[in-house]
Amino acid sequence: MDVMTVTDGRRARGDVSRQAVMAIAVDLATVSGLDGLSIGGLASAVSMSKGGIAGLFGSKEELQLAAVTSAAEIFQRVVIVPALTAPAGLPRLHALIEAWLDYSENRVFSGGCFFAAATAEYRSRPGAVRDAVAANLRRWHEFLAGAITRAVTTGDLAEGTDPTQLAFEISAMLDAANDQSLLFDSAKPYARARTAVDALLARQLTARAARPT
Amino acid sequence: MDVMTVTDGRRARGDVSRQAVMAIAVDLATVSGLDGLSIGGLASAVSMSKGGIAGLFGSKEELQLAAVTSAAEIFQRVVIVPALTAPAGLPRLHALIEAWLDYSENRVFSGGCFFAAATAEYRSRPGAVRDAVAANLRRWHEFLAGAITRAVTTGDLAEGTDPTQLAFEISAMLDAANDQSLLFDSAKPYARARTAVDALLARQLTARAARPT
DNA sequence: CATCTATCCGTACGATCGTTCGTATATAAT
DNA sequence: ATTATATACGAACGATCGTACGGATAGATG
Repeated sequence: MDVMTVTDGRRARGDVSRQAVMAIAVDLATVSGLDGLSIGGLASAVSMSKGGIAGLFGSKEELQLAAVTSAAEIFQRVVIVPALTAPAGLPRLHALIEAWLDYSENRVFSGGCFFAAATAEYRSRPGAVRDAVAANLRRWHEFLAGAITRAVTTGDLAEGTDPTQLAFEISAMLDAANDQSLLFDSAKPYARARTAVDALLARQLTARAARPT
Repeated sequence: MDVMTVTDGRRARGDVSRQAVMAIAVDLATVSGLDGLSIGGLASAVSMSKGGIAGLFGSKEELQLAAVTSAAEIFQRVVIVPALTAPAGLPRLHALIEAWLDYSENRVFSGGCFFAAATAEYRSRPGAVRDAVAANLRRWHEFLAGAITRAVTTGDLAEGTDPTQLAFEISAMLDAANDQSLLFDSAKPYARARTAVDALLARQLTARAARPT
């Protein structure tokens, strides 16, 4: 079933190509921007013809949207999935934050977090790309807030905790670390973000949760 | 003295033109980016010829650098100077934060904070523009940390306060508010940032400073 | 007066942009 | 075997990019 693409050699070949192109395109986009990402430049970067790439994606906007989707998949694989191995509650919240910081610091993308770059580029411009970026960002914020809510129900964080507010504050620290580490070419912002997040969480800790690690 | 431009009608005319162009260019750059800012587009936006603008600034990079300088002047006038009317210490720190949030929320630039946009665009690309943006950002962070240090010496904030760390945390909240309010077209992030900053400062408040508003 | 300089305009250049088209090739479907 | 579909290529298109040049005008300088 799936999409019935079980055995179509043509589409299979195309999917391999699209994936290969995307691996380069997504990384390039974090440096030169999704708009600065040109079909011609991308073509020479992957040793293909301009027309080949144009036909593979249809239009530049579809290429950009494909890049957003591809980045979301990578984010899911590198940040979300690994963090889910930690037990629900504070440990998982911690794992999520640490996975994000590693994702940024290890330069999974040359230009740091893909969505931080894409957000800054499209937040003031209407269009399908902006909508796609915003939807992914919102999903991330909601996931983070969900992890916080879970940490409250497990009794790790205090009852009065506002998940949305705390999620805002944590992601603010993560984004700031990403921003400044790139701009100043320094690892210190990550240390500052970790310090800040620890303080934020310490403020909401239950007596029970304050004991272990 | 100054630059000896006291009475040169030619340069005076040029300065007026440059200033008029910059008023549009800086705002445009916060939306389309400093790189997306084209000489041709800027020319038609200010009803001038392409060659006129090119000659007025020399090259595109010099135009971008002029935009950074112009934005820094506006930032100084809109954020720094007004905040300096407040008495040194916690009141001035509060005024500084509030001035920044107003500067962002009132859309002094259509695309929000100029330096937030420019930072995201150039943080991964070497060059003179990146250096200029980084220098201004660093100056802002140091100024903010200086205001915090002052609030410690006045006895408003606790002795143990780390000015650099607190400045990192505060500016993270400001940037996050700017980012999200633009992306989600909402004023809520500003409220969240104010709540977050209040909590950050409350953590460092002296008993003496906790009394007055 | 003449000479130099600083705006501005109009035009043109080469490069690159996104897109379209014709063609070749391989696979699927009938 | 015939027809249809999906990659890929190469070439060409109109548009726009940054830059350069010549000329016109206004002001500064000798």
